[in-house]
Amino acid sequence: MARITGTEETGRIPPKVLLLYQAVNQLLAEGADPANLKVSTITDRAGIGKGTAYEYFDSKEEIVTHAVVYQMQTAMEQLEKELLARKSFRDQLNYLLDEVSAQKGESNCFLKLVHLLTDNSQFSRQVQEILDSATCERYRLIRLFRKLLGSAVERGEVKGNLPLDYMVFSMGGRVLAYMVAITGGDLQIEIPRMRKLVYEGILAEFCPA
Amino acid sequence: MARITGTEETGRIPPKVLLLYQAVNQLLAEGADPANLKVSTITDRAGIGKGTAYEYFDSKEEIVTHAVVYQMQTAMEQLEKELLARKSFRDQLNYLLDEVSAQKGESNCFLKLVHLLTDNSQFSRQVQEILDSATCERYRLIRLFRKLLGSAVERGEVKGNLPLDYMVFSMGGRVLAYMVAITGGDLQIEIPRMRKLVYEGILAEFCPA
Amino acid sequence: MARITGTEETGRIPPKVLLLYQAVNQLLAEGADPANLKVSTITDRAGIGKGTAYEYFDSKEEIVTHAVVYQMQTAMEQLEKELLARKSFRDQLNYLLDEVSAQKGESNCFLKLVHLLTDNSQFSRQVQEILDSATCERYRLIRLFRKLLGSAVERGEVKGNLPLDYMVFSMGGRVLAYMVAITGGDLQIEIPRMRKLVYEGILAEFCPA
Amino acid sequence: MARITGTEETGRIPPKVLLLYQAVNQLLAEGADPANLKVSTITDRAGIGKGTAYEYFDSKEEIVTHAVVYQMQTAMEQLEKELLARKSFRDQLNYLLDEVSAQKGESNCFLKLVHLLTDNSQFSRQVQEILDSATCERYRLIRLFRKLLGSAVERGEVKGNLPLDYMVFSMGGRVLAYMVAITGGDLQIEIPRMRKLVYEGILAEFCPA
DNA sequence: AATGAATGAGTTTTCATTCAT
DNA sequence: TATGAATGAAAACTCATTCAT
Repeated sequence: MARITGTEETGRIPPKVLLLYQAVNQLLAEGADPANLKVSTITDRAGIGKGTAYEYFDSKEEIVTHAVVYQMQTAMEQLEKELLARKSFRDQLNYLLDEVSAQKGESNCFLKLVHLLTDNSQFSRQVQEILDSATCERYRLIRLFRKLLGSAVERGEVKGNLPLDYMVFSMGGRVLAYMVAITGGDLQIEIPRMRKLVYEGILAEFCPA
Repeated sequence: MARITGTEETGRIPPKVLLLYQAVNQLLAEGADPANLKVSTITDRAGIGKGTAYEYFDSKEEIVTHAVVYQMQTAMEQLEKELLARKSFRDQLNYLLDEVSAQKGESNCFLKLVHLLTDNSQFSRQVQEILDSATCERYRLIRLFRKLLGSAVERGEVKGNLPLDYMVFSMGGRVLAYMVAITGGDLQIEIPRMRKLVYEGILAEFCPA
Repeated sequence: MARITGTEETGRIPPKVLLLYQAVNQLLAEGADPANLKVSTITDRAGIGKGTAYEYFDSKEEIVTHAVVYQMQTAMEQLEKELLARKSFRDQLNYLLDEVSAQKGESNCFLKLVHLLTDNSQFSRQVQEILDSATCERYRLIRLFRKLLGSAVERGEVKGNLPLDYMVFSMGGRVLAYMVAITGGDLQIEIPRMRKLVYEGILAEFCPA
Repeated sequence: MARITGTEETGRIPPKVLLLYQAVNQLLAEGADPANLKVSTITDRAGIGKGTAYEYFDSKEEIVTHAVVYQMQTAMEQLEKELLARKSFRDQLNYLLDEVSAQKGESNCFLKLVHLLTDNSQFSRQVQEILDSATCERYRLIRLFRKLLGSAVERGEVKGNLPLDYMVFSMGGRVLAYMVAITGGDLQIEIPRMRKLVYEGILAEFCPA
């Protein structure tokens, strides 16, 4: 039975594999360490036999990395869809900040991507390898931001005096900081105020009066 | 013999323990996964006997988490010393951006901290626990930024109209974005220009003319 | 459906079973270890479904042992037919030596039999058990040699002063040594010369002038 | 702790490894299939921990193949010593036939070697590989026979008209046939008579009056 | 009758930890 | 105090066998 490569379309994943992916991502969301997950824990959670996992994957590592990739692909697809559905840059930015507050950490593709891009551990490198060979590659989020900001410039919503790539990372960094602030932080101002300041800070930088 | 708690002063660490810490951090910098490190790998690299590690620590986990904490403490101390030695906010910001470019990822306490604060894996939670019981706790970097920005406001270098905590995270987020940009890349503008824009962006936000 | 017992006439074997036998013997000839053959490897090679094998056999062991028995039966039948078709002892001996050179090791029933008779491993014992319950039993080759040498004595081609059984094993041993010599080698004389010496050595012992 | 290569001198083998070798060879002598031996069976028999086996070997296969090699080396050393201690060819031949009757099959290096040289299974090929990289290589027995017969020719005990290699294999083949006869055989003459005929047959061929 | 995805019992293998030296 | 050989509990992985289709 066809071995899993990670390049499968999201809709074409065998049901048992989907169960495995969901099990892994549940367990990770519950705070498990990717490298300490046991195959039996995963298959028990997935409700399938241990051997079945090995019908689709060659090793435990493969199961976990592919599950993480799947999660990121799915989250990115969702995020992309939602953002592109919004027509103004302000709406898009609002949606982004709302999402970030809603997800708070786990199963947040934005966060996962930052982890990935700033981590040189074996695990992260393996995830990146799979991402690079799939539709949803490593830089998909960066390209999405580029696209959003590019369109905003075209529409005149955002001034074009700053380089696109600078804006991509400036916006990304501020959103990430907001996420860290409300997630892990020892924050001394209220979250709604923080949110407002982040929103306005980005607009002020990109759309000066 | 004295078990290691992680609250030892940096100067009072037994030599074999220091060797263990260095070995772990070397291996992590080389891309090893914290959860997959073997005790024998660590002690081999440290050049000491496997049994010796257990004279100071109760388990492998302890060795690795304490080594990571040590590394973060050391890096924080260094960073703190250097930043406080600089008298103007602009100098401090310049130093920070230089450091970030120099270290590019591994053994970068800034990066490690972001990981930590945005990761709910077991390993990260254990590191945080030790941090919380030691001098250099989890929020030391945040407090350092607060201190720097607070002083800058007092000196009149930075305008006081933005809340301190917003500035802390805005600056942190932008610096992090710069780090991600130059590390994990796909960047379409040159790094020096990016650096200049980040530097000016922060100043423009905090010290408007 | 009719379970396979190993006592079927060679012509009455179901086609899928024949495919299994051929697959096993191919794989063994290619150097596979009988105890390490996987059912899936066998059925893949045979081009049939894995479940199908269990329509005819109760276990993997059965498949392999019966396949080996089948191979030996077939080879023995062929050898017997050819040898009995030759009317003089010299012709028979020549045929034997030619066969031995032609087959060189694998799928050589002579060699397999020696293995079997000198091996007390579980696998060999199981093959012997089936052989003993079938037409072509364990000692068929020995009895064939006895028959050939007996007739040769009757015809006066071979002197009767040596006991039949001694001649059977002397001839068998020399032929086997020739096979080992040309197969596993390190031989310092040329094969045709070796062949000539073996041939003449046997004749000289059995038919002294 | 030094990994085992199979090239160790017989006297320099670590005690736990020796226990493993003895356990394997006992089990094989009792009729176990090399490929079906379990690590736990071996270590239980050896009276050591399962993990200990993996301190010296990388896999189960390695344990078994090295044990077989060790057994062959030891047996060959013993055989070589005994044969070379005998001064006349007749004494040597007598010793050889006595040994063969005494050992009857298992732990008989002569038999094992024939198996090896006539078997192209993976297992045998692996044993040969190790043999080839050690002192006691694959052809050691053949070279010993060459040496014995060469000296006998020099001493005038054996006529020099037959090529040495032919004599080596003729003698080997006859001894093997004797072994098969008394081991596996359906023999119709008494063993002592068979022995006498084999002995005289060899002498008659090599030392004609 | 034929199939092959699913299974889990049974193995192999790993490696943190101990403890005699 | 330092060591590293020995250990076995725990984990990964295999693959013969079943059974729904």
